[in-house]
Amino acid sequence: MKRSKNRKEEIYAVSAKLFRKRGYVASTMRDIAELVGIEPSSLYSHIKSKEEILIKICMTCAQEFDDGMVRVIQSNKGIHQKIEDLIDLHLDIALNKPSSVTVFNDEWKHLPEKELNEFMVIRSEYASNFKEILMIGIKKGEIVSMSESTAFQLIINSVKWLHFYVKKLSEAELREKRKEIKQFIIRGLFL
Amino acid sequence: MKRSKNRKEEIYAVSAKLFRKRGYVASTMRDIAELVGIEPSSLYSHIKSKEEILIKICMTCAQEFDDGMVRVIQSNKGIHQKIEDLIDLHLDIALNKPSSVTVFNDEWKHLPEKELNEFMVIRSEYASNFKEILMIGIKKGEIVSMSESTAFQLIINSVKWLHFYVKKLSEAELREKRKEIKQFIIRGLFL
DNA sequence: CCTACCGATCGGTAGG
DNA sequence: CCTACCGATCGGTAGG
Repeated sequence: MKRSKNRKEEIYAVSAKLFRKRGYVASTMRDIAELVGIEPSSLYSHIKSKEEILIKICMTCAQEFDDGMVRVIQSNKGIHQKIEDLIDLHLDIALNKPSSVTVFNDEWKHLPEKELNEFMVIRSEYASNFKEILMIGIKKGEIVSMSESTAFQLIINSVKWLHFYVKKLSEAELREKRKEIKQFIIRGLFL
Repeated sequence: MKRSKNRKEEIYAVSAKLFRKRGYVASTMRDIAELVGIEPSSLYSHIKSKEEILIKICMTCAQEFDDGMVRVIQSNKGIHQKIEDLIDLHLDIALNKPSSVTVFNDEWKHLPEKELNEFMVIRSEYASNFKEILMIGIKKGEIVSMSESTAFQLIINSVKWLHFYVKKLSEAELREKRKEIKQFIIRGLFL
């Protein structure tokens, strides 16, 4: 049972890396099996289907973003600090699970219909919450006057690339880049 | 001959849209044929292979970026204006060919080995040219002190999402968002 | 541009 | 977790 659970986790981890590198569709169960070190059919003792792996990766990531958003909303901090916390949330998740985040960002469109619909609902609710915070900042005059939809896209895309450098850079270099990203967003957004 | 050339262009256009929507690997020759309105095997009267379509889309896009970069480098403008021109270059290409740009951004990893190597060389040369301009601005003190590699990523990722809104927004709304993106980058980057 | 077709590979199952 | 296997689908070809 414990052995089996470890195997399952191993399959998810190996798959996330493979999906990141080759994409979900081009990654085969045979590839995954080889990386895990078992026969392809043996994968099905631990998981139900290839789709289940993608679902698990995407939904786990979505949950982490959602949990972080709840924490930010429930905090009694000001708009500026809330935005900084959200930037840190994205950066933390991306640097802790670079492969999962890439799959979450780029492969979610291959989710089966039911889970795809759920995923898109979660995403759009997350975006609404984020934009709500931005809108307050804009109305208050703390943030540059612009569409909150644009501000949202600018923030999330400014943090959407650092995870590709996890393997290439040292801890110190990553910390430095984090700082530069945050300063760039704050400078561009706040008055 | 002219009919055939139009067909070829039609195949490329239809494929770019399909690749954008479903991804390259999940798009089949049968899907493309159906969208064009011919039998799958008939595609091969106009193109050599599925890979050829991807190569054409990616390399055409790469060429457009490269041409734009040459124009900017050869201009006698200051650093600030060169950066603005490069932002406009990215935005122009993205808004004129939203499907191709998405394929160029997300599907290039599926290029066959030879073209993949060529593509990565072109990309890294483009990045070097871009970072060279940024470095001069940083040294001169016109740009906030930061790694030029970070500055490069921040700029290209700030403009990497507008093309997803081409179908949803009006011309006027797109122009407004362009302005907001440019102001955000300039504010975040320049002193 | 079509009809007819093929070898390769895919995700997954049966049975142990 | 393995051996053996299968139906479906893929990119592509032959020949007209």
